[in-house]
Amino acid sequence: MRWSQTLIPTMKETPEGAEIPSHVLMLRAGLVGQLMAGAYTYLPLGLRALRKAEQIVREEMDQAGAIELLMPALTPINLWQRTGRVEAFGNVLIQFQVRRQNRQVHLALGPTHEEVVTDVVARYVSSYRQLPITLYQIQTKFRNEERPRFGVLRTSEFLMKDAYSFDTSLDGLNASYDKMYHAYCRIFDRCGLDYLAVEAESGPIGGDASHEFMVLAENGEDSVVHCAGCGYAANLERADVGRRDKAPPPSAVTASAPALTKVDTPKAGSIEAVSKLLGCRSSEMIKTLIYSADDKPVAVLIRGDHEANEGKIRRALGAAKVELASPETIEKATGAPVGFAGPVGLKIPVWADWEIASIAAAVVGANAADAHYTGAVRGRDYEVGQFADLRNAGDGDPCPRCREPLALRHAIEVGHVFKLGTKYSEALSARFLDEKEQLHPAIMGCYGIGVNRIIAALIETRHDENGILWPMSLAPYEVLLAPLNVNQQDVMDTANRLYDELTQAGVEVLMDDRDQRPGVKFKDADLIGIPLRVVVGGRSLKDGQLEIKWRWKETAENIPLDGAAIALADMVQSERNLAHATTESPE
RNA sequence: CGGGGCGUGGCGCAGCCUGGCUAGCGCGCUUGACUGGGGGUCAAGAGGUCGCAGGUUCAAAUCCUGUCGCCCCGACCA
Repeated sequence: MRWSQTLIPTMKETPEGAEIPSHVLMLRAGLVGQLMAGAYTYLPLGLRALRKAEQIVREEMDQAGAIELLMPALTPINLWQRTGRVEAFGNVLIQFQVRRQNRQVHLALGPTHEEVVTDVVARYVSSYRQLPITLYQIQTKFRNEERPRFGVLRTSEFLMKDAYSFDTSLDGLNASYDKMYHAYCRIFDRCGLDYLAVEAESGPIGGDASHEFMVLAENGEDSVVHCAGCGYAANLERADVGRRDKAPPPSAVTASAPALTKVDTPKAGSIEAVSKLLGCRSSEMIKTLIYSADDKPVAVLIRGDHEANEGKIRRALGAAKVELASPETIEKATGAPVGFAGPVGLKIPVWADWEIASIAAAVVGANAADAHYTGAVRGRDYEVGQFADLRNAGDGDPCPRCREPLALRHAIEVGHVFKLGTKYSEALSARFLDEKEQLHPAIMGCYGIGVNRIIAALIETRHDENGILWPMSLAPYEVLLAPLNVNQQDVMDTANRLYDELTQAGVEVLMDDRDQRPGVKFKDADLIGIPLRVVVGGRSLKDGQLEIKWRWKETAENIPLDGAAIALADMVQSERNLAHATTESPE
């Protein structure tokens, strides 16, 4: 492609509103343009990168035995009603009504396709002989994000690869899951992403096992903990920080324990306010959170500097639904307004995080407005019904496997695999007949990749002050051919010849044939980040030389003009192979 | 949904507090000349409902009210 004939609107300045590197660079390099919050046009250069990512995903899915189909984005609302997900998605589901002749038709744009694919299987699969099967598609998904942000990382419309496996047994599901897991490793390897497969919450979608594929990046929305010692990695919400010995800790009463003292803490209802007022550390305080677990109030004690984890609390209590209690419930349970709850004298069940056990004397709410206790000692002033791991992991917490300190990192979620079970196959009657003529719901797994996020995460992690550093596998073009002076006949003859020869050799070439000063071309070349830059300039041309430079190298080198096309094609080819080589030994 | 910020030629910004003549600057764009290896020089140009609506005023980009849009933080997020 010749630059002058396509549309690559590079920008010298950072557009207002773009902050994170991927967003800034995608706009400046002319990869995308914004239409509105959360919706972007993929301009020619950006589209090429996106298509490459898509193709890698497709190849590895096919390689793993998954079968591609394409389902409609437009779906009937009743499909979502049957699985209860109209409520589960709430405002995220984009739904609307259209008139068709004399009736209203209620539709929704698919935010994901468990329902639709299960319906497909329900219609066409009826025998164990047709299973297992994994179906996938690469398609635009629609979610009404409350707050789209970070450029292309969180948008209300995005390209997703979603795959769904259908098995006849749990062993089968596990095998399908493993195949997808390893395909994901190959995909992200080929894309040149540094990723971590972390243990994750499976979320409201249900199921019992789940991994997220995370790319560590400062601007990532997600938090993961990572152990440098043993490689353990987990979603912050999932990471286990419980004690290994589950015996109840001994009482904290000692002879030297201070007396329980009630102090006035007017208007100080938060940990921060109280610690400031009383001059104590937040780790010496206990947060008493009143939860409503299946509509029954429960007190949960968490160390002041820790964060409660609702998923863990729900599991520990064995409750179906857990949410922070309403102010009325809290007042009824504690006799005090929100912010002054404490375990002393509480009549409702009291659960505590393990870390509470090692606080000798704590500052706690007094269950009275504007008052706290200091010197609250467990076993003397209050009792804990049961201990459990109820909090989020934090920076420096011991690794659950090797006890080395965990590091808290931000990350971008690029993929998610999870085991679904039979939730959808039961709701939508995707059943098969086994060899004994018994009817069973298919056992499902589902596997998603945010294709746009592959691009954004790559740029987020591979750029320098001048622009993007594409790996060969995702680069919109493999070679940037830059004749420095388009008005010089010998330069243009050489460039045109090289362009034809390289293109013929199957190399993807972008030729910067604009009548621009060399400086402009070099700056734009760095900005759009094509891996191999080939400069045709009067200076080296005189010596029968071409200047070539890899985007990620400091310096350029010269190669002889004779046979240059073949040499360049070879270089490109070996760089392509390099990207493939890593796929041979997935993590 | 809570908190904060910003809307002025295609892009980035100044002007607004303290209302006043023809709304400026840089980049980009057009034409011409020179130039030609890291965002060039000179000259001449085109391009603006100052987000929108209402109000105050002799007079509004500037003050007031409302509204729309965009960005950031938080909550939410299969």
